[in-house]
Parts: sequence; C-alpha cells; structure tokens
Amino acid sequence: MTLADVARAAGVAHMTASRALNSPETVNPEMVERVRQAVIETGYVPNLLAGALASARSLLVAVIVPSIASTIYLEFVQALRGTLASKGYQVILGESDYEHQLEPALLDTLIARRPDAIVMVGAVRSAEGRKRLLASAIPVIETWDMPADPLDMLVGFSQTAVGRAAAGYLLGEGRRRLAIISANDDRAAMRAQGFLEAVKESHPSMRVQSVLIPAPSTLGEGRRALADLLSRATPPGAVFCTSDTVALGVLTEAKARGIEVPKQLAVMGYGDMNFAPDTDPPLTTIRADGKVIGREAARLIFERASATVKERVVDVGFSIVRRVSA
Amino acid sequence: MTLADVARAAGVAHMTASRALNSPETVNPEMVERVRQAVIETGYVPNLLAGALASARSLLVAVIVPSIASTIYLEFVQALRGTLASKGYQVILGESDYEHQLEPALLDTLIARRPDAIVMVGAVRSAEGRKRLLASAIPVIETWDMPADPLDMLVGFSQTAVGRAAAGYLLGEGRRRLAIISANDDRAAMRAQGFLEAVKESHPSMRVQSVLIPAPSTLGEGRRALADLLSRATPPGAVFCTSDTVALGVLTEAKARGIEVPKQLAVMGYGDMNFAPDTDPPLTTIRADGKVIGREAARLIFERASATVKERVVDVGFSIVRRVSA
DNA sequence: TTGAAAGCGCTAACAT
DNA sequence: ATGTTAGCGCTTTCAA
Repeated sequence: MTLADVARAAGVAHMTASRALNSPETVNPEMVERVRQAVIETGYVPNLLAGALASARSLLVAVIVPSIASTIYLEFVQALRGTLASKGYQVILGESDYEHQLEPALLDTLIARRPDAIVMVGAVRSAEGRKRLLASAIPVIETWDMPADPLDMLVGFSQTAVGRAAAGYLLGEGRRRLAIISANDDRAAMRAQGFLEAVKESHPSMRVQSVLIPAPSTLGEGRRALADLLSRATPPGAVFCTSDTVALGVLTEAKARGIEVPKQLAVMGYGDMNFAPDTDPPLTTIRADGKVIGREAARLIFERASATVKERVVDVGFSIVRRVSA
Repeated sequence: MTLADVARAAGVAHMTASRALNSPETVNPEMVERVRQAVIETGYVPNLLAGALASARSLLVAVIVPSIASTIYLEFVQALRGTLASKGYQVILGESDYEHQLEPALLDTLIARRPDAIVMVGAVRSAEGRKRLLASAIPVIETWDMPADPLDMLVGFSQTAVGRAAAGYLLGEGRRRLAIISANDDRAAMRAQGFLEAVKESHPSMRVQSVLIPAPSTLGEGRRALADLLSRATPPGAVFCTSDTVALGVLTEAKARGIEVPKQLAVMGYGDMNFAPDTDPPLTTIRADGKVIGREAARLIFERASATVKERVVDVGFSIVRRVSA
C-alpha cells in the first residue's frame, strides 16, 4: 500500500493525498476527508524512509549512551524519547561502551541514517569524531557535562563542580579522613577529580583514600570497595561515591559490619536515583535531573528544526540532597 | 557527498562503487581499492535511508519495552542491540508505557520506518495491534513470555511457571503464611497468578496475602509493601516479590525492623539482577536470562533475513537461584 | 487549491 | 566484471 493507492482510492492526485495527510490546512476539507477515509480503507501506513529521503528530514534522533545497562541515564533517555515522540521524532540507540576508540565508527553508522540530531551523553572526545560530526552538518547535543569547547549545543552541568560540592559538604560537616569510590568512566573521573581538587585547595595536607571500580558500577562493587577501604591503615570517616548504586553497596557493607551511618561513617552518593530516599538510612546525594536534561535536549532539537536558534548552552545545575547518610 | 561523487572520484560507474562497498567480492580488487580510496578522500558516508528504500531492507529493528526506566530489560536490550549491531542492524526504541490502548498507534509509528523486524517485550495484546502487524508483513518476535498463540516468532519462558516454581520452592522449604508483592504489570501479574494457582492446588485451604504496587517497581515500594503486610493480622513467613528490586526493599525494611531473614522471614525475588548476590543476606531469586533472550531474538532475525527459518519458538526457561534469603 | 514533473540517493535487474 | 536503466515512495517545485 502506497500513497498512490490511497490517492487512487480517494480519486485525487497522489500529491493531494500527501498534502491532506501532512498539511491538511492547505487542502479542501472535503478532500481531506476523502483521503482520510481512503487511508482507513486501504490500511495505509506511510513509508517514512521514502518521506525522509525526499524531504531530507528523517524525524530520527540518534542517542548515544555509554552503556544501556547503566541505570543513571534511564530517566534521561526516557524523557528525551518521550518528548521527541510528541513531535513525531523517533530515537535510534547507540552505545559507546565507554570507549573513545569506537566513537568514529559508531558515529558513521549513525550518521548513515541521516538523523535530524545526535544526542550524546558526555562530550565528543575523539578529534576524528568531532571532525565527522562537523562534516555531517547534523546538529549535535552534548549532555551531562559542561565542556569549555562544546561542539554545537550543550545541556548539562559541571561534573567537577559536583565533586567539589561533595568535598565542600563533607568537610563542612566536619568530616575528616575522606575517601572516594569512583567508577572508571569519564564523568565519574571528573567528579572524583573535582573532589580531590577541592580538598587539596582547602586542606593542602589532607590525604584522600580512593578506590577505582569498573563501570558501570554495581552494588557489589560498592560493598567490596568499602571492605577494601576498611582494610587500610586509616579507616575512612566519610565516603563520596560517584554513583548512588555504589553508595547503596557501601551502606549495605557498613550495615553488615555494624558500622553506624552516619555516626561513624558518612556516605554520600551521586544521582539521586529513585531508591535514594528509601535506603536505610536515607541517602544523602547529589541530584542531577536527567528528566530535565532530556526535555531540554529535545527542546533544543525542536528549536533548531524551526531555525529559531536561541541559547546553545543550557546549564541545568545540580543540588545536594541532604538526607541522613551524611 | 553521494555515491555518485565517490564514483566520479574513483573514475567508475556509481553502480560499481556501490558494489565495491557492499559486495566487494564481486568487483575487481583494484577497483575496490580505488573506490575505498575515493571514500576516504571524499569523506563519504552512505545514506541508509536511500539504500533502504531501494532495497526494501532497512537494517532497522524496532524494540518495544514497557518502560525505558524499568531495569529488568536492560541487559536484554543491550544484548539484543549489540548482537544486531554486529550485522549492521540498528535499533529504534518504542515504549508501550504498560498501556495496551496505545499499542496500535505506537505500532503504526514504528511500522512507518519499515523495520526488518519488531521485537516486543511481552505478547501483543490488542487485536488491532495484531491485525496491523500481520498486515505489515514485518517479522515479529514476542519475548519474555510464552503465550499459546504467538503472532510469529517467540523467545521467552512461561511467566506463570515462574510463579508456580516460587510457590513450590517456598512450600518445599516448609514455609507457611505466604505472601506476594506484585507489581501492576502484565508479566508480574502472571507470575503472581501462577504462584496463587500452585498454592491453591497443593494447599487448597491456604490463604496467601498479597500487595499490589505500581509498575515499574522500586525499592521504596518494596519497603512499604512489607510494612503493609506486617501491619496485618497474620504477619508473613515468606514473601515472593515479582521483582528483585522489590525484594531489595523488603530486605531493607526487614533489616530496619530487626526481622531476621531468612529465619523469621523468607524473601524471594525475580530477575537475578546484578545486585542479587550482594544483598545482605544474598537474595534467593529466579533467574531469567535477558542476555540470552536478546541474543536469541537477534539470531531469529538473522535467520529470518536469510530465509532459512527454523524454529519459531524458543523457550529459554528459567532457574531458581538458591542463595540465603529463602 | 490542485496537479504534473522531477528528483532525493541508492539498489535490482538486466545488458554488455 | 562493469555499466545502463529503471524505480523504491515520497516531497519539492513549479505550473495551472
């Protein structure tokens, strides 16, 4: 079933059928009705492949996440997909596997679909990747970060500032013997770096213990990381975890060992995931609103599509959610 | 940059350039080399929109999950996407929001992309949805379930059998005063139903307490559900949770109240999510291997594409993972 | 407001 | 092994 079949059934030219479906306001209402009827009769479903080729608008948005299995970006992807869907856009999924090597190849396979925009979690790191994106002339939105040299549009917040805020908070609460458990991924590393910087600046002689765990992080890694920290000469008085999932593991291990949180050990997470208010004790964490990032990214895509480009950088900020664990 | 530009740069017909890229074995190696060189020089990236239209193969697979935010299907989607990517397929994401009403509309927007296959979590429920899928002639794979009347291909296991197995296990361990905490979604409801059936068959007079929580389920809902159960006349001796996330909440609440697991209360989950071995105590659960379902679904798509259709129904089964909590 | 012609960039099918 | 022609199903553009 093609548009030609619909047009035939409605007794109009196929171009009129196309208009009746895509811009009904430009067509005689009576014709529109006839075409709509013909669509129902024939069971016609438009071929967006053909439409995209002819119009050079695919209504497709490529979204690249580090790992589908990492829960941090779920609400972001959900909000992004949902908002885009409200205007007929669909999402095609890419996965960078936390590897910059693959970036150019991955980008090429996505560019081959001619998406109307590419949304990346994080910044585009590889020079080759930047080059290809620029050459493709496809709008790009980097998210969840605030690099100084964005490729195009940007929705996020400073990851190092998150780490700094965490350090400031824990130090401000009078915590000493700080430790950090960081996943081995770009943005977690930036949070960890910000944390270390802030400590060094305010307390130059203070040492911070640290444990690096694989990404994406899990509860189990958090447990083992705390066990590791506790086995060292000076046990920590506060731990900043670069994800709530890890923090949950730390809480679990602490409880299993009878360590009182927050009295003996302060635990701070990042993400404010949906379980954070319900851990025991409730988790103090840093909230980054993935839903907002997703919606803002979609908004930028809509704006760019209608050529009314306003701001290209949106800093959504973050906030410390003070609960009990720290 | 189009294939014509590449062909011109290489000094060949555009069809030769196409062949050199897509089936190099049919082209003189020397020509292939010239074309490859031209691709690099020109920075050509193929237009899959055009390729798909011309060849009637989109290399696109639509995947419909109930909710992007539900963690249970992450490994499934990841394995599916990864396996498909190995053969050049890309994944386009749909979300059913646990609502059958929207199904036909959602399907139409996806069918409009002319995917080479549609993979659904769960069975296609709406008659209208089934009709449209059939009319589209697109291969369909229903997953995570084992309906008696599959639409086309099927990779999953019986959800009611999961519930039955859970009941059998808990009863076999001598547990009485059984309770069930079920999320309000199709498959969770089937697990709950299987559980209740099995109890009724072996212990006709036994009553099972139950709590229904919204989908997708969270740790917090699990905590509150246990609190609810404990407030009733007869506190439970064992709880079957229709997801590990809920079970984690139950463990959390039990620990907070000083209830000993598994001594006073047995807790059983479903999913064997990555945190299950590391909860305190380690979670006894039912393992359904999303990775395997994802890979098998991809395999069926590959097979269907090469027309060597073998089995259309794959029962991947499930297993009880006995740890400590039950 | 409607229609006709042309073409988006590629591949299938046929011819050489 | 390579080239030529036609056409996938739609939209853009121009004409009526």
